Amino acid sequence: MSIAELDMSKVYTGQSKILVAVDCVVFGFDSNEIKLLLFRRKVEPLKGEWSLVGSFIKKDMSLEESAKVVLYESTGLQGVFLEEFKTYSDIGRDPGGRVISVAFYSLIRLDQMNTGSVEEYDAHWFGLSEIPDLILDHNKMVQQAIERLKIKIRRRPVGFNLLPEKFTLPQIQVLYESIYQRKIDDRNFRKKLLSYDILTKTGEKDKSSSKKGAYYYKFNKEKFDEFTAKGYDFEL
Amino acid sequence: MSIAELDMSKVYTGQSKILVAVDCVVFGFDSNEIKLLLFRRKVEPLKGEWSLVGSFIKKDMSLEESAKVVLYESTGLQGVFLEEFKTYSDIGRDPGGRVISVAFYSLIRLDQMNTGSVEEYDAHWFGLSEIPDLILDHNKMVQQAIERLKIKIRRRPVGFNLLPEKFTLPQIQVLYESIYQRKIDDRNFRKKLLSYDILTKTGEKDKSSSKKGAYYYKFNKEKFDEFTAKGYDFEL
DNA sequence: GCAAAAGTGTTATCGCTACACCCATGT
DNA sequence: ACATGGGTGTAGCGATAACACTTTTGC
Repeated sequence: MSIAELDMSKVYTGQSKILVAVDCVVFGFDSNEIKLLLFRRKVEPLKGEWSLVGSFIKKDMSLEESAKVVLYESTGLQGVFLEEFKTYSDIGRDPGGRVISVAFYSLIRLDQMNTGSVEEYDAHWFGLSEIPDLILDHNKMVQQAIERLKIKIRRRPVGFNLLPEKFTLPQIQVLYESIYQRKIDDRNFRKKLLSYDILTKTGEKDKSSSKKGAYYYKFNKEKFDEFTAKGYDFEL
Repeated sequence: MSIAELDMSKVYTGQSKILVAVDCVVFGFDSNEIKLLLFRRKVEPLKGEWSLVGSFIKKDMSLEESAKVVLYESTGLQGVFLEEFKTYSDIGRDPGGRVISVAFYSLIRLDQMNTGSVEEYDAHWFGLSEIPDLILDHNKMVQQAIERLKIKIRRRPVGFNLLPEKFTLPQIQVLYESIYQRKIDDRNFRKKLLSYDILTKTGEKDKSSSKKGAYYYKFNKEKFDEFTAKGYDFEL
């Protein structure tokens, strides 16, 4: 039987349909520390508890598109880094019913956000060591997102999604230290990072955190793509 | 309002429910080559076309449990390596209706399977270079599973799930060569692999592929766990 | 002039790569 | 005795890790 001959409205009848949601672990970096955006849940059950941002999937959107909508509605940002990392589907994970959730993590630039306004919407940025109890299995999602980010940032240049367009070497080092939760030798870090030749030095200096000032650099995507095209692996 | 006061049967009404499926990319290794298990689809639409194994998710099971059932029903095996790698949720990816699929990959020991019987169920093992056109987005799933496997096997000891309990060093080298699709220097490979001290040499030899015979080894999970506990990274 | 952060080089060690021959055995 | 695959060692090179002092400038 060909596809044309089938009545498509009937082929999968009898299968049970399920509620599907997306949840986003949103990371930001405030020049000192990597942080996580959490919200007070607005719907029952568990209204008022701390939670990741999420929503049920839209009927006419893919999971990734739904996640982008969630991000836009909660941060006002578009075109940000977003990657799926795991589904959560245990029976009974949600007391409100059988819901499968697909979890994403996102990396955003805090300098693009009107950070004050976040607080008005019952949201708050938390350092990784001060994350409160979250609803459902959201604490597990957060832990697994952090693990994923550590692995990812070591070999792929996703860290630049957390930094402003222009950043200093001390800034990016603090970012890595904050994610790895350990000190890194500054001479070795700079040497290795610069050796990949994927940063462009600008003439400007950032004097906001020292008298001497640190040069601003930009991430050079073209150079990075060349670099990976040769089959090399980034590693920091 | 507390959870106890809510009528749980109503809290998420109004949200649209969706069909959710699992698909499994099943890898096996036949001492020469890594292979993929494919089936001729048994249901409309696209009945008779080559396809991954899969099914709709069971009402009372998590995705992973559903995938285990799929694997058991198609291979007769239980307790095998199984890992989720990506969801596929494009609108219109399935002409039969709106279906989200969560894709898993699995690694199995061909010596555990009654390999002949597979053919009787309209199934076949394909080498990676001879994969036919598959239904829906299954070719994409396969490609992404292969990429994932390459990355995974380099740093985690998942390859042992593809080998018999006792295996020779030439065997495991062929496995890696088959996944990486390139030759590896035997002296360096053995040196590095043995340096991790995660293999136990048995007294026995496999004489099936040479006059001299190659010693059988076993994977030592305890040693490997010690090794990773110290924070070291496996790399092959 | 001093405090505070930015920036810079060298050395020792380790791991990787490349490479070629002997060994054991079945025929 | 020979063909076949199994098994071994080394030297050169490049990458990493450990380590301390000088520079700039606002105060």
